[in-house]
Amino acid sequence: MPEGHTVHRLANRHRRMLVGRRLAVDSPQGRFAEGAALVDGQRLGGTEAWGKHLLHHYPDEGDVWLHVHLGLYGKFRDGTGEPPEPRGALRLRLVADAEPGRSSYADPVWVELRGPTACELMTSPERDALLARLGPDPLRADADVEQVAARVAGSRMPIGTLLMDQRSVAGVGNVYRAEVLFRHGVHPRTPSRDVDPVTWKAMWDDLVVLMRAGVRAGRIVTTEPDDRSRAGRVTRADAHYVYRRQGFPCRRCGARVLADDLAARRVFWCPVCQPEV
DNA sequence: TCTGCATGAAAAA
DNA sequence: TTTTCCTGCAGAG
Repeated sequence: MPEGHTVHRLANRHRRMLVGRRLAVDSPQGRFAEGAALVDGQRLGGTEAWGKHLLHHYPDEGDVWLHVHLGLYGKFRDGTGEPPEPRGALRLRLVADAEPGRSSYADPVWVELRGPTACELMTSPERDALLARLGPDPLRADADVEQVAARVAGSRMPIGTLLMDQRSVAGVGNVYRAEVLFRHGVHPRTPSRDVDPVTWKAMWDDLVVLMRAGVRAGRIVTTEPDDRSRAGRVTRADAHYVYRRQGFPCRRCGARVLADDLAARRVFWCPVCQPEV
């Protein structure tokens, strides 16, 4: 599920697997052939995530960044040992040779990318410009909390739209949006500036907690144990309060969960727990 | 096995 | 506002 937590998890994973190693880079599908040839054979210097954007840094020859945005369909796959034969539309493949001295991932490692919205090379100024367009990311320690709060306080945009607007908050997608609004009793159509600043602060802090948990678990779980139908492992059906639960009873009050389109995206809420103001 | 929908966002119209 | 990227899953049958 590519919301911000997925991308941060990938940045961490790629860091452990690949950083410091010289990579064979190619594009079996051909759509990234030119870019792949440019960084092929270079050492990967670092990885970074901001919101839903993933960056790989190749600092040695020309200071180049690989920028990946998964979009709706994009998917990474990786493994150790000999890389599998390319199958289907494989946009990007990274392969590092075995390194016997290494403490982790000493075997050959490979990473595959298919179906991304963006897979391109950037210069450092282009990378800076990209990040400058994005709002603070709850998953980044350097997130400017005041900047988002000011934006919320000054905007007439529905809070449900602002939460998904990557210029305002980076990394929140449709699931975290619906769930954080539910958890704080806020209707998605509430004008942002009408959201109590104290409530907004609590929502932001909650996003930090929920998304960090998402990075650790590799999935989005937003329900509290008391609100789940069964104890023990969290099933798919128990993981959310309102996201994709339209027509089902609210876990807190039993009212039917509603769904509607908001700025061309499906949004879900409980009409009782999240009254329209 | 088939069908429709989905975590996103940019470009086209 | 619609189309595109073109994958994976759940639900229907």
